[in-house]
Amino acid sequence: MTGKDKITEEKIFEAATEEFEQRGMEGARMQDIADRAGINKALLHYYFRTKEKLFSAVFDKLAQKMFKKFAAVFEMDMPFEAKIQYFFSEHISFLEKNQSLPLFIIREVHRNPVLLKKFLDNINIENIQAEMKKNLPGAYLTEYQIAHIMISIISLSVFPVLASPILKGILDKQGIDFKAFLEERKEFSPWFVMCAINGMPQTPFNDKKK
Amino acid sequence: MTGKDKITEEKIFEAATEEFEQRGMEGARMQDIADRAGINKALLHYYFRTKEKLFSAVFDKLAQKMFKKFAAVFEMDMPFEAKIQYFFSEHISFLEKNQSLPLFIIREVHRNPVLLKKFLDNINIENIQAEMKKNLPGAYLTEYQIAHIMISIISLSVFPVLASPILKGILDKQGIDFKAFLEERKEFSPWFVMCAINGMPQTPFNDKKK
DNA sequence: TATATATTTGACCTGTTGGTTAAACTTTAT
DNA sequence: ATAAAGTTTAACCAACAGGTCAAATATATA
Repeated sequence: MTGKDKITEEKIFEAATEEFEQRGMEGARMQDIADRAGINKALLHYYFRTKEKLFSAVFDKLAQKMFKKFAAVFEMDMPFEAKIQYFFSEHISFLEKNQSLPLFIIREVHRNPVLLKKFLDNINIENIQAEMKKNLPGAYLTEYQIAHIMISIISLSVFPVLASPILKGILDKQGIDFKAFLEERKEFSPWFVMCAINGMPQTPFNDKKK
Repeated sequence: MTGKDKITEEKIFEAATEEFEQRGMEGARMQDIADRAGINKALLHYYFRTKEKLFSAVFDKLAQKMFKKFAAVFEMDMPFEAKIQYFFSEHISFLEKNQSLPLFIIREVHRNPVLLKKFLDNINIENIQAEMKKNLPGAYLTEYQIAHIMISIISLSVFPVLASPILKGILDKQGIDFKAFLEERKEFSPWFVMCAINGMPQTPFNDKKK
């Protein structure tokens, strides 16, 4: 029966996603995935022949989930500042709900660089970059500078979640709640970025390499 | 003989450091560590009884290595802007030479949160924070804002290396060399931060939570 | 109902990995 | 020289993890 089939396969896929996302390919256990899905290990292998194949399916889905967020926001029709604000607000909310996703992606690509190619095609940088260039207020910017700004934006948004196991500990020492901190970050980050960019026409950063 | 003893132990420790740093606790293989050190697996267990113990020793050393860099720079006697410049220059150089160190720390703390406590004592935040507050030009800043600024600085410096497996791929598409990019980053980041901070007296970021 | 097909399971197999052990070999001290 | 201590090795062990298989169960179809 195809109906029951679908349900089982979905249960497995969900369970595998949780397990892999949290423990990574090397930490994940097929038995644990079976347990989470409430089934037997042999059945797991019946649906996804090998751990590698199951992982691959999960990785594809999660990689797409991660990078879909980036492009979507930047292709919207808004003034630049609003776009930046919207990006941080959306993206940090997204990361709040997927706290181990960034670490998962980076860890797995580090382990097996072949995975990189899988989604490098999916992400259209030229597009985002062009959009960015068009929208940026003020000065003329080199490709390098745009790259730096974009990576800075992503750094500011992703890093706190990536390093959350450590950050939580540090913030705790200062009596700051991590969740509240992330909430504030949605306002702080765009402001930080806009201030920096507005200071740009003075071009204190010289692009020597180009 | 204590001399030979030391040499073997050091060889093992070095080999283990490389292996663990690159592959993590779960990915590392005792046999591979023995191979790297040019010895036999039994000898490995003779010096460090278990994988856990060996890992623990390596983790301690690497965690210290990572966090020593932070404090050192910020305790120097310099004008604030110079300090920021010096920090990025020093820190990015350091990360260039230890590209898998940040991922190692984060990955392992994520896997086993108990490791966090190990070095959370070693890192004196109050001190750095006080130093920061004293040095910051212009406006009055809340604890929250200082925390945000500090974490932003760290994000800008660490993230590009943390995500380097992915960044390399993206930059490659644009014909940008990663090494050159990091070199530029030493100038870009402090400029970015200073621009942002100088825009602060306008306080467009309101600290609601406090 | 009976038969073919798809689904699920318990038991088993095999390779890998961390870890042990007893014996051999070095080095040091008497 | 030789006994004691430290060092190194080859061979082995047990646990675990991924993966298989034949039998059992459920489901659909004639």
